[in-house]
Amino acid sequence: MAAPLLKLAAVNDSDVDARFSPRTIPEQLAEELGADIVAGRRKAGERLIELDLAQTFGVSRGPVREALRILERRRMVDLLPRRGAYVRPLSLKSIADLFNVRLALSLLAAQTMATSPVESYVETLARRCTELNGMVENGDPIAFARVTTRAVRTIAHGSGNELLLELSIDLANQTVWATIWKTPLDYLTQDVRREAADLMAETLEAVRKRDPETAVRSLRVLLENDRDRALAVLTDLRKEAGDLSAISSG
Amino acid sequence: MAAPLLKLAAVNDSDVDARFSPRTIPEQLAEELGADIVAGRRKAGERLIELDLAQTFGVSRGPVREALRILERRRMVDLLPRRGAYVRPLSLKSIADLFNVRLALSLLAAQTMATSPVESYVETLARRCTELNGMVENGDPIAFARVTTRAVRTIAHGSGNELLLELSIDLANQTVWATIWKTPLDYLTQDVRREAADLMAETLEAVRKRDPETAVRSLRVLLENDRDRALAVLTDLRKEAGDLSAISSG
DNA sequence: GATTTGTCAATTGTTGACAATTGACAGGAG
DNA sequence: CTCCTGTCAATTGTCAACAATTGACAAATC
Repeated sequence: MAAPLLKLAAVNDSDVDARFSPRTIPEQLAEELGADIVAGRRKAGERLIELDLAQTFGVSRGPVREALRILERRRMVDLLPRRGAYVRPLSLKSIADLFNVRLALSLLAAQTMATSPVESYVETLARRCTELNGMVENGDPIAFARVTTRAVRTIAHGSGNELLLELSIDLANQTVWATIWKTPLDYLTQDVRREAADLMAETLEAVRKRDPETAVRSLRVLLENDRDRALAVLTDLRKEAGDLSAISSG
Repeated sequence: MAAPLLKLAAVNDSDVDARFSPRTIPEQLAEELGADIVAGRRKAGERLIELDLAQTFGVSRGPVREALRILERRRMVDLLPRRGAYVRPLSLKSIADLFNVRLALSLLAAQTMATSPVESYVETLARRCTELNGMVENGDPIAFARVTTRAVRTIAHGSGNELLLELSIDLANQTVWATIWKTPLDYLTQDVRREAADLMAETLEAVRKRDPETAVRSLRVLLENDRDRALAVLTDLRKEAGDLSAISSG
């Protein structure tokens, strides 16, 4: 785990956090440490000692401290005053909880957007739908999942609710940290993609017609299906390998 | 604004954050500064300079820094890297957004709780309902609002969704910071209290009968009414006084 | 006159040292 | 043997000094 000083972590994947690249040192540290955690190089429940981390990353304890706060905010570490930082154990249940909260927020977004749609976001969503349709036949699952995530984020944007958007992005990132990274997406078969693309199109149509009920209903089916399938995969994975990165039994 | 060092801010109101009393210095600072902000002693958009704050509170910049992160997390300040901290302007719209997000989360909680209720939380909720009923006739609005908040929090507990609970508490605190503090609750007339108590009882009944649909429907009416009434009051207030603490026009 | 460049004070970012607290362990009392 | 108590190393909390960046203002250039 000997880390080269200031790796500048070129995590430019716009699905992770496109608001700004992680240019401050604490954010880079949080990025690194977070990656270590999801990759399983830091085990669930493990204590993180500030001085060790500082030496490992070649900085002093100040930035490390701030990085730990960032990771606390992202729910990846528990921070107990005077008693240290610990890698937060991620149970299957807490991942399910995460999906459910995101679902509720996304539905609120859809409802709001369909109540008073803003043209530019509707257009963007339409583009995403087109992309999705194009990926039904020949797209790879990863790209499809990415675009789906983007479409949902577009809806969050379209709600015009800043808080909702902020929370959605945070929670989507947490989901990435928690699951998608290195999780097989084989369940996104062509049939499943077809269904998802259709449901997203349905949502779009409902938004255009200012029909919040339908928009919510369509998106709900889409997201509930995705949630259930993703959780099923994770459950299976956990059954196979007792230790799966940071995912504990709980 | 000459603050006595370490005022130990005995904010023991369990509605604010009962998880643990603010015993670390950064949290006390965040408490103080937050109070200053909602009271209008720090104006919206005002820049907060670390050294000034440190001297004002009689500590060094380290704890001030952490306090600012805490307030950033609570959405009370904007933190721009290398460019300082600013009191976040709270527009009426952002307060409305806050209400809507809380509403969505509370409904998810109700749905989940009604799907698989846990006896102890159902009992607690029943107690809250009894309290509310007792306050219809002679209770004061503030106490009534407090108990309502607690009932909703009980539902969040009852969902068994840790993330949901955490977010709910955070956002409820933000609502307190943003609005309730010093906001007249005259709109909680006896009629309104009667209706609210009834709706809460209806929600409780639905939970007992494992009827998520009804639970969600009842709670939705209750919370939407409350939201609309609170926002109306805030709108009026802003009309009267151009500057109302930290609430800007936006 | 408008735009660019250089300088400077103010402020944030970072560091290393010091203080305070914690949890564990050893020793002694019941 | 169990429980309590005092000591101690490990670790977190805090501080004050130093380094780096920013934004503003002035001077120079076109």
